[in-house]
Amino acid sequence: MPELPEVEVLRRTIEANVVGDTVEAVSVWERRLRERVDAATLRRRLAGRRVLEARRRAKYLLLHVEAGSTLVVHLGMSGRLTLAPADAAREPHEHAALLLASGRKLRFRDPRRFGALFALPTASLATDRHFARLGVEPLGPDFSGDTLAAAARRRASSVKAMLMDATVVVGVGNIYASEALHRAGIHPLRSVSRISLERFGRLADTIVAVLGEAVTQGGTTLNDFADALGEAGDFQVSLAVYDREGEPCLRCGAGIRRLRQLGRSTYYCPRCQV
DNA sequence: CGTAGACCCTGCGCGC
DNA sequence: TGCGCGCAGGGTCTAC
Repeated sequence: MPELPEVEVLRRTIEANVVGDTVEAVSVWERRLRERVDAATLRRRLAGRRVLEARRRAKYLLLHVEAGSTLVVHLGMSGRLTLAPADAAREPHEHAALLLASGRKLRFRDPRRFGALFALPTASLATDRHFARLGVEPLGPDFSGDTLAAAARRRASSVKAMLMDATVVVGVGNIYASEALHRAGIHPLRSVSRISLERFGRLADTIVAVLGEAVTQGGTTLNDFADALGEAGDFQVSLAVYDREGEPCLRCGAGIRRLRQLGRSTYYCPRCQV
């Protein structure tokens, strides 16, 4: 479900609605997520502590709490993190919840269980194995065409595969990779060794623009994405190619095509992407 | 080393 | 209507 924009939208609603509240208790009903949930560590690091800030790294949501601990949430493909009254009945696939002093709970639901939920010392975030090898934040100050060009020198893959490689640039998933390449007019199968520095510059600018617009529009809700208050996003109506196989390209009218890369669908316009 | 593919899991929409 | 198939926003591990 979530790529960078969706996690960022979630982060903002968590920041506005949860920061300042205190975690009273942690409930865990299903430990079998992408990694086994360690309920004892979650309780030890979170219970009784106030939430200080909500941050994001790549597609991970980070809730810093008092006394130097951080809750890490990853939504995988189908995860949701939403607020509800503390006494609300457990929903299907609600695997865990944080009980808050305000009388609400922050519930974690994830039907496919590709998500992750763990807590660790805030000071060890940078060296933790989940984060140590992550690449550049595309909406941060260090991202540019040079980032992509430098990575391209070390590899011989297609440009779409490189955009989705989190050791190069984080947060760009299957939807936004297709969208950015379409807007930049670059064919998804093009080898990164045959893209000029100028073209990488335009591609980087396009990635920043697409992700930024998606954040502004509340993210993309294809099926089930929602922010912490349950609000759906609006960017799906702005998608130019994703999930539009056979429909006309909004720029040139040619039929949008789909192909398979790395086991994922890629959507592109065969006429205006070269 | 870099890369492509398999795999984890549940639910949904489609064609028959 | 019911059933089987393919597909789904991610990340990690393995075999080359």
